[in-house]
Amino acid sequence: MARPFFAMVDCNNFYVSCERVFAPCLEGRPVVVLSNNDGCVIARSAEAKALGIGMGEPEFRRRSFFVRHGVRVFSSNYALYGDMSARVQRVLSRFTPEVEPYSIDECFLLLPERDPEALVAVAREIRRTVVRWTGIPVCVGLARTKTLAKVANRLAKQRPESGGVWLFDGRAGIEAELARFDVGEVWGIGRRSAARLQRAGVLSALDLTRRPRDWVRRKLTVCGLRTMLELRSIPAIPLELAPPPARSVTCSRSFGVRMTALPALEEALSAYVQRAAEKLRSRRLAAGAVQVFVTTARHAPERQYANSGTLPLAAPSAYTPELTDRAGTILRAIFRPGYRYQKIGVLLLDLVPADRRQLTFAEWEDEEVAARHGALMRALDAVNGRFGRGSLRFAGSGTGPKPWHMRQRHLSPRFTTAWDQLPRVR
DNA sequence: TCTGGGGTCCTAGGACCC
DNA sequence: TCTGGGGTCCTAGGACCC
Repeated sequence: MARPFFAMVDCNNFYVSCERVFAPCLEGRPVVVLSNNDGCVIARSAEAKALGIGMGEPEFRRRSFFVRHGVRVFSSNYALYGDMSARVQRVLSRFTPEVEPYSIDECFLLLPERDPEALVAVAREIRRTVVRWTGIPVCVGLARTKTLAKVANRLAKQRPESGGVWLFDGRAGIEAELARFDVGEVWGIGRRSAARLQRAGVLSALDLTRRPRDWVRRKLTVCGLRTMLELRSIPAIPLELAPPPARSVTCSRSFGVRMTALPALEEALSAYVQRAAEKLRSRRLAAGAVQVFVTTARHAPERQYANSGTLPLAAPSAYTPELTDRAGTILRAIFRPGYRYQKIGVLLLDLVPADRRQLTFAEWEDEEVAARHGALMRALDAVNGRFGRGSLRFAGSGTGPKPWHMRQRHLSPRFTTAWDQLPRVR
């Protein structure tokens, strides 16, 4: 029986590559992209890695280093990265209908069985096409399982002689590589599990494949067992063509400055609930419960406080005023004066399809109310879709300056999606 | 002064029921 | 002295991913 191959296509230094597409002068220079709020480094060009800049390093500690070494610094620009990601996916879907977008910069593809030379040729064609049509360089790992394809992708990136493509086929070759592959680098083995495995004498990915199933199951639960089977070339994680429906929607941010007063927190919370509710409606979902959390600054040498609360709704809803009302109630219950808050967030939980949601008694009794709520939200989303996010918003999120807004000191333009900023021609 | 945000899944343990 | 056992549901916390 023919056994297909998984291809893991991963964009190289994705966020940096996106910035470079629109600023080719950055080619060959050290470039980093920062997390939201310009907090820490989340993407590095090869030149930046060579300078010793680590993943997750706080920006403030490296600021003078960046200046000294001419490192170009960017704030995260998710409007740009999301659009570039969609372009890459569209190119990949020309090679096979079986594409699973796994993250903003990675896709799994399923390729039918064929001889190794032909597979590698397809992978090289994928690389050539993606970079020519989108400007984004990618590497391809090929193997019988997703987990091995991830390992192969890593090798494709690390070994210049691979030409950006690595194929895992044949037991001896796979085992030789797994013997040199740190178990903590395997997809699905995080820091905690890696430490426990190392204490038990499991250092390489190959070591893990040599342990009995029961032992792995006990140490790492069923997820770890699947990982181990996949390293043995036994498929245990299938390709997911249709993404499962979302189970929750979150919106949270760190503040640009610490906040102490309840009204300011309420303002920020209102803004995040509006954003979360927008996401909810764009996916045609309604929420059955609302959760709010607050935290103080983790790393600061001051009194810490973190708390959260959850409230169910009378019936699933995607109506912003109702969600805001519930969220505000939770915030007032968990707020404690005297702390310098760093972050607030809202989670919408117990999601159900909006068209099949249970009506509240009031809505059921008065269809007009439900219709008015729905029409208002559609109008709101339509205006913001046309004129840009936040063009029309609730007064609860504040009408004055917003000191809590996150910092984005190094933001590039939304080159591909900023239609709302262009002059309109009628 | 300054350290991201958004997800998923699994498990243990408690509450509750019969 | 001695006080069942098993099922289900829910939740919090942990672990993982990018």
